[in-house]
Amino acid sequence: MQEHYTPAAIEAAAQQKWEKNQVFKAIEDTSKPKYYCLSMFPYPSGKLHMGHVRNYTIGDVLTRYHRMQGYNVMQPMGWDAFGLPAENAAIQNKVPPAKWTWDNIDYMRLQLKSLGFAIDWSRELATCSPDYYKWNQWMFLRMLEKGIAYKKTQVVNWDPVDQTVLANEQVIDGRGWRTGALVEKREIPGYYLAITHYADELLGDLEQLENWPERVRLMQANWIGKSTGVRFAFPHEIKDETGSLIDDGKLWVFTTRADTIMGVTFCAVAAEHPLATHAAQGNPELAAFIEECKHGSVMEADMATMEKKGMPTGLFVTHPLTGAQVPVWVGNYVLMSYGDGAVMAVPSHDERDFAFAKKYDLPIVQVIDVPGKTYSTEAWEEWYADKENGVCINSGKYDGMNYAAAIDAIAADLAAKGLGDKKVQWRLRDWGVSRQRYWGCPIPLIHCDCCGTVPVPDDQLPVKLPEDCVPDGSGNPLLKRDDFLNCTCPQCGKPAKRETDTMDTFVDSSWYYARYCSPDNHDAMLDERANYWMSVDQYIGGIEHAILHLLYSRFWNKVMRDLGLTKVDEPFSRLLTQGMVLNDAFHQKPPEGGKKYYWEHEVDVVRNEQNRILGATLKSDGSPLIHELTTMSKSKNNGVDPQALIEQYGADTARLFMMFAAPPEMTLEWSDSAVEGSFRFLRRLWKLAHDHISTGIVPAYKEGELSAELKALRFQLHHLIQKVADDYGRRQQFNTAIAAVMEFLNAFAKADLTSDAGKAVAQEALETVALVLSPIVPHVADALWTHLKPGSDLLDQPWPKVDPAALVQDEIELVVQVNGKLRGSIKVSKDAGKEAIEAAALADENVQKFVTGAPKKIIVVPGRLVNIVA
RNA sequence: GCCCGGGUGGUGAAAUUGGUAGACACAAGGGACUUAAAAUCCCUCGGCGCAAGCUGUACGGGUUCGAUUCCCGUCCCGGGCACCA
Repeated sequence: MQEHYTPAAIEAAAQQKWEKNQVFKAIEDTSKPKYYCLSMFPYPSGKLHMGHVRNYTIGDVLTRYHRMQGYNVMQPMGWDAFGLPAENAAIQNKVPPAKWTWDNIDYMRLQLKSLGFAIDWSRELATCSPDYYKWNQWMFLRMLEKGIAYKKTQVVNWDPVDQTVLANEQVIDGRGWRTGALVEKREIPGYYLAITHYADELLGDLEQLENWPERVRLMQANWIGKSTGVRFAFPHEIKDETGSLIDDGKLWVFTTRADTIMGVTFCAVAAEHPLATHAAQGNPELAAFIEECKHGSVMEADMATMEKKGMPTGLFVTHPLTGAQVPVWVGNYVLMSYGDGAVMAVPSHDERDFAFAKKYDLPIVQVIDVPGKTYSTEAWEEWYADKENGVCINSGKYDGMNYAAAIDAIAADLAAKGLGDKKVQWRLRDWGVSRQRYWGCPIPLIHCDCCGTVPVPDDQLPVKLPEDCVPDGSGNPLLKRDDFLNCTCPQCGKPAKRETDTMDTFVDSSWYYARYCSPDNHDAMLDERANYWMSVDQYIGGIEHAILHLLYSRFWNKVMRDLGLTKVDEPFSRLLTQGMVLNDAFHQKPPEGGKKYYWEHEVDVVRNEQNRILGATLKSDGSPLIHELTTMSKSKNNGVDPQALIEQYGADTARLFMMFAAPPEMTLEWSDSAVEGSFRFLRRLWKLAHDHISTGIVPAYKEGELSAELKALRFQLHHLIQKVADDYGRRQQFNTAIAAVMEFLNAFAKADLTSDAGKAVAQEALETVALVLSPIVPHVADALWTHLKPGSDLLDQPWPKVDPAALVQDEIELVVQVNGKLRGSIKVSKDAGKEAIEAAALADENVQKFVTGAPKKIIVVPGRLVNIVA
């Protein structure tokens, strides 16, 4: 064994051995419990960043730990390979997205391999491969047959200069990222998946996901947003130009506050609502306002923060209970895609309606009273929206009723008139999957002049995406590809055109976890092997996926289940949501639109005493920059590539450092200032092992008399095994496991281990440390093991066993408080009774200084402390 | 704006079920070894105080024998908001 720790050589040797022996290849084996550990697959953006290292190290620690615990483990890897960045790269470098993507995959695969993850690479998949996306298409057709996939109009961001649809990310301050042109909303046809059919189940099954973080379940439940309310209509006599009643003479709205119905003073409809369209005819001012509403962002965040504006239509509808005439306004904050595209407005008890009424001088009528509070129309007060304590006033026959009673009575009255009823409404909307983009999975449809839209027959799948296109930012290049576009209609055989829309990339990632089980099956999407491996026992990924990706995957899995493709109701049994790895990012907004990001080395930064960034300027010309602290990503030029770290210190140090920096779920601001310490720890471990081994290895301690010092060391060692197992398995918190090993090694280094018994304990300790640390630093652990136990392989070893005899303790230490303040500590026999403990505590010299007279009360917390209330 | 997290020394953090605040590290300072440097080892290290002790977990309140932990309010930072992935 060499004296010095040389990570490069050690890591190369271990990785070659693992590769040669195919040790991480997963084979179905019913004799063992299985453990399917999956980390979210990366987008192949070019290089790994520290967020990836964190994610995949967590997965690897859990995989290796469970392998040692006797599980048949599988940890696969693949590539979320379709998406916008490849098109952006194509625009910039004129390289086809396919080539760019495959090159990135090759490089990032090498990087992942250099980190030594226990991955079964034989299962690797890439979503841009026709072998994979064929099954996206196949599933889409099945969903079409079942009515889950359907067509309707969708609202998109339209760049009028580039004549192209923009992603939300490409709209900056309401302008196109390349052209700087004001973005318009445009309605175009698209395909949707009816995730709302599963809303009830998606919500209900959250309850069975008890090994998911509570925050994720909460976010999903809020997103699905089940609310019970009343859907009712304001009747009217408004007719269109053909003389027929618009919407059969009913303006439908939904409300969760039907108890405030007597306070309605106006209604607001979306700009696209038929009543708005009708009113705009012959009212140029209103037409202009509606046109203005149709511009601007489609994003919810923008909708919620923009200035609420409205304009009266001059139309009136009838209040269904009072018969009063209620004016109809167009509101820019009312969305046609939510519910019925119209809302009742009760300015007295809804904050947004209140602000709107004040702005446009509309009447405000109080209809809810909370005893002891005084209502005023001057300023909004939180309690105006109180559901708990209010009762109806100014509401005729409903006066005095509370929230629930009023809603029951009002819903019943509306139902009796045929004008409404209670209704459950969901916030969740169906999933629009059409993208007017090239680098994605083609939607397998054909448009025929005779037969209409015709599905591509199964035996003609996959519809392959041509891989040599180079997008230029002005629309989908497929539209110019006659070889792709032209086809024959499967029904009538006449010339027809292919659909050029591709699928949302969330489709790709909604089922990859299942495909890893049968990646080589060309005849079926999934097979029996999926029934062996599914569900995923442990899923690990960034908290940014808490809602969309995880919800879509849950939905897709349920559809697969209903098609008989899988048996599980939920795809991911246990979920660990990794905190984001943040880094500073600097950008400017150039006049031509968009955002331009700069690398930190291109920037001069001004910091305050707390090291917080106050401002930044560009080195080249001194112009000011906008600073953000945000997740590492290629597009923001703030990703830190682990390569330099690996080259300087080795993969084990990179892995150890990432795990030691913070617990997995916590957001982490990137800093490499403590990397050196992680490296030093491994070097120290190596040196301690070397010193022991150079005096000759011996059998590990089993039994026999030990000195008090060795006994104490063994107590700590076996406590460590328990502690680390608990941290890996139950708590999934690795920084504290590492700290415990460091603590043990500090004690180990101080102990006198020169006796025969000492050498045996040292052997036991070093073997144990190599084992418990191996999930985090597998290469150095493997090498140490080889020297400690020549001829055996660490990967064949089970998790070390705790020796109960080592954990026996006769005396325990208790802390003594007086009035909650620490005043001393006492040592008592481990089975001392309450009286004995109280007496010992009161006998303590320092404690006596603070206790004058008889104590009022003594609290004894077994095994922990005594608190004397004086 | 809405939903979900987070805020503890100079820094990353620990305190697992309401029970010793700051484990384990990084940085810094001091010392040993060395011709010197690197490496290594030892000591100090929240604030105030000579000490006893007092005080301290973003801020303001509350519950409790006891609160970093639970409750209410405020501020700041991050994630998500349906076409970034």
